[in-house]
Amino acid sequence: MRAILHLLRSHPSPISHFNFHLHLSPRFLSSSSSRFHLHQPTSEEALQHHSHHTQHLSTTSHREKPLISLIKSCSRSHLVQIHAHLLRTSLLQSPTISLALLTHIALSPSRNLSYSLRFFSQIPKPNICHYNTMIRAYSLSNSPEESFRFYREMRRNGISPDPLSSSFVTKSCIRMNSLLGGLQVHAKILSDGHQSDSLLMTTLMDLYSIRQKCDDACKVFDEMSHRDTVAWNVLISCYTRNGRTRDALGVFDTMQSSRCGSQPDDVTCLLVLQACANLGALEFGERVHSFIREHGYGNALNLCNSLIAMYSRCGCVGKAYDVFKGMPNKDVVSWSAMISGLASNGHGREAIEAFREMQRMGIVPDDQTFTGVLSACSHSGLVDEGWMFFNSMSKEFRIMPNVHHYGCMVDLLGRAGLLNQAYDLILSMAVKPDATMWRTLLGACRIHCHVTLGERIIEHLIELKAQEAGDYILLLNIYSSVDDWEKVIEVRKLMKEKGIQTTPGCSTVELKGVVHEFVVDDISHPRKNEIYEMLDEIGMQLKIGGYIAEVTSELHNLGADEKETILSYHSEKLAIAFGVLATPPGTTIRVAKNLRTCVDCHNFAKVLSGVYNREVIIRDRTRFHHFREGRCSCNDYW
DNA sequence: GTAGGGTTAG
Repeated sequence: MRAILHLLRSHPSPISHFNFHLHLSPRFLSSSSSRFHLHQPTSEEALQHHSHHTQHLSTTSHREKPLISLIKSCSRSHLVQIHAHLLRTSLLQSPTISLALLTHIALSPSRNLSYSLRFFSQIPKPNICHYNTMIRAYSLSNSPEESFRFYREMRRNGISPDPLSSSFVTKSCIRMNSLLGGLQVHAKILSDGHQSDSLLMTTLMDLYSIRQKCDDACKVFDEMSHRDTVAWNVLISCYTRNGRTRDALGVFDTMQSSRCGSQPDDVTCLLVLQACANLGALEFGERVHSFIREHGYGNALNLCNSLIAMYSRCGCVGKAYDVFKGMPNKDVVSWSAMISGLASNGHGREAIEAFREMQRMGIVPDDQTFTGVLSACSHSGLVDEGWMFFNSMSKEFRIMPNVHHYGCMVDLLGRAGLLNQAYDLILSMAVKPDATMWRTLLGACRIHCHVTLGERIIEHLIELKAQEAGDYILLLNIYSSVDDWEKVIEVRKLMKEKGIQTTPGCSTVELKGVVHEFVVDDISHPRKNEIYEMLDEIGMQLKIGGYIAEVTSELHNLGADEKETILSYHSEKLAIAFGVLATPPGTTIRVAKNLRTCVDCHNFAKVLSGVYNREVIIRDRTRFHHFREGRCSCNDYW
């Protein structure tokens, strides 16, 4: 590679020439870049070349190429040397060379923005590549808003942005969480006529998706002239993120149909598995699993990890374990997924055992592993173990507890009835407790009918301006459980005044890969008549089996009979009745509920599991309720 | 002509 040395010598600086060569020593060049083996020139040699070559500093591409290669491969400190050198020659006139240097300074792993800015200002006539490099560099930085400066400036200087310029500023908008900025960029994209660039439109979709403008994202998708797999994947991610989980599954089918030109890939599977996990759609998840095997993705670590999570969240911890067992290599994500899966399915002891096994295998736990371990303690009521892990995570593993860890502890202490300990723990936190934390404790107050603490927590939530319908519902539950109907009416009035909308409870049950959805008193299902008949029949059978309606679950101060009627059409019960109706005897009924399942539905499912000899699994917002042979497998309601 | 873009595990 003598040619490189020759090249460097051929563009010397009259002043810094010697210094330059001194720093680009052969040792550096052979160690930092094995491609170059230079010999160190003597000062005589250098001077000789200097005088010989200074007169022709032409920037023909065959002479630039090796220098560009050198720029790309050298370290930061040597870039500074090269920069100084270029400043003293006319080489900065060459857009190719200035771009190579700018790219290296602005986008390499050790990028330096203030240096990039300084260098950019020295480029005689920046072109679109220079501008795009700056826009991109800022879009990746901590001040993404700065990229707009260059986006505007290039226009002012008569350079029209290309689709990539817009793509980078769209990324900036995503990082800035700015929908308004995104709308402005979108308008520019249209006026620049770049709407046919599908990659750019995909970025824009993602922006709308993240800002919860699902319809706008879909509109962009619909208007795209060409949709590749990534575009479809972004659509799935958009649906999942914005609560249209069933539509996300629909996309997986559409992609496999002949009318769609794009086939699902590994990322599609990853996204669809998330959707299945959210919906508890086991059969669909199994279909995705088959697809993964058929397409040779079966050993992909990320897909296996997602499968573990999906099976766990569908209440099939056994299948999750099968995937886990079959993995040749397991990382911290695999172990954490398995630990959380065991924990949420009521196998607290096994989860803790898995945690110990993981450490024996030399896998270092991270913060999410501890979330799983602490939730194992919480779901199994292991208070002492919980404290032990909570204390050891910071002492032994140097992991500072985050809101999730505190949340698990509050849940653990709260469920165990140690409400004051839980309250004190929240107050002891270094960071201000968020609404979720208070909500967890409020849930515990509901379990233990603790009125005064419940009221205090509502005050905290009001202070955070974060009260949601669910919080008032919990408070109502607390009042109704102690028969304080005046307070119940008061809270209802308050909710009305504040215009608080309650989220409708919704239960889903999957049948042959199709997800059926029910709300309270639902009459939208095509088989509604059969379902209500079945529910009446079940009601009679369960009464014989010892089921008594738990009337405190209903909040209104009605007569007991009326309460019972309202209770009997809760969405969970409709979903379970449909399950009994539509599946062969003995089939497990799996229900996913978006809110908390009430005590009455819990008892209903428990008795049903015995009378009808059905395994019933209800997954609600906080946990699994697992029933078999008339018993609940984990600690009953709490 | 020059550099360069989108989705993504617990």
